[in-house]
Amino acid sequence: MPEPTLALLGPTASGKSALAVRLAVHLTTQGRSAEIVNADSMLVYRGMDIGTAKPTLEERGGIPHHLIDILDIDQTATVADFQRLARDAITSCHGRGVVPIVVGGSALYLRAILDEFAFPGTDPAVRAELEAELEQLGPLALYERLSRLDPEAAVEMQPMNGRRVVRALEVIALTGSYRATLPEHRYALPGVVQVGLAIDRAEMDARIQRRVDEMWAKGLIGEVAALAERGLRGGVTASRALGYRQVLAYLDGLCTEEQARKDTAAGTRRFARRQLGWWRRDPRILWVDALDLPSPTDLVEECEARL
RNA sequence: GGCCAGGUAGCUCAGCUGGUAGCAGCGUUCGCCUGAAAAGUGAAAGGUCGCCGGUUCGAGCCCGGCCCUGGCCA
Repeated sequence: MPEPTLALLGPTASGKSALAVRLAVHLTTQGRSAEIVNADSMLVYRGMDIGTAKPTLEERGGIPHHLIDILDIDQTATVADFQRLARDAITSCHGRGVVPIVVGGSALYLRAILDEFAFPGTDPAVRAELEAELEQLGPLALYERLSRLDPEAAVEMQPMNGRRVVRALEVIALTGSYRATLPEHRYALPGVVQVGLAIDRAEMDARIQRRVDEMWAKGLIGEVAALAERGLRGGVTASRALGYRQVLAYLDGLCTEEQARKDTAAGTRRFARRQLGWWRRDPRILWVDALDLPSPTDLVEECEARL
């Protein structure tokens, strides 16, 4: 019997965090302790609380949560680092006889953690050089170079997607070639069960709107203003988080507060739809209705049946 | 009641001297995605051009009437 690893996913505001805690508490009362491993790219940042809907200590219900608040806003999280940290946390749980519940909405992160997913290295100098070129020459010029160096990889990519083209050129500089497609859906470790929270679109949109309104009510503007003082604008990743980017634009006088609010809601809706795209083609996910959740007992039973 | 502006894609609008409606923005749908991923990108579907009639070979664009919206004046 392999050590079980439970993963909980679903679009923003579908109720992942709360369900994760309920499951963990349920397992604990059964004498099988569980801990939560965050797989959300933005919860890692200290100080980003309101806009990320970070679960409060109270909401965490005494369950240990890993990989929350591990970076400052001016640091850059990367998938590769996250993969290592999350796998370490999972291994640690297994070693202590604890069930890890991986929960998060960052689809690439989840795949990197759970699936066979190897990242070629990186080289800050090469990267910086390429990014400077992207800035000066534009994506098409770099794409042209990519076409010469690795025609096969190039045809798989979109010429205007500067970010990907840069990374491809970086990897080619380091290893000589680049594979431009995602790997198969194959778990890297045994005993994984993914549970997805499915939610009606209209309800999802309504919840997103409610969540954005709540963020404003709780003082998102103030949180962003304070973080801006501490260098949020310099945080490559943090400054682009939904809500934060829009409020920064407002604070910089680029739009009205109302516009920032609308943009945040719209951006979040778009994000949620993109999340669904990732999971739609993963046939391994066990979907449950977010509006009619099974009891923890039933859910755990269903998951065990899949092991 | 009079004058003015306007009624074109789900929304906001563009439309050259009348000649098959716009690679428009947003939204929607679908796809891609390997060290920034709450990021980055590609594609598609949407229109009886307010209604009726007229002029014309041909009208979103011209003429007449009507309906609706906003503003100004009484």
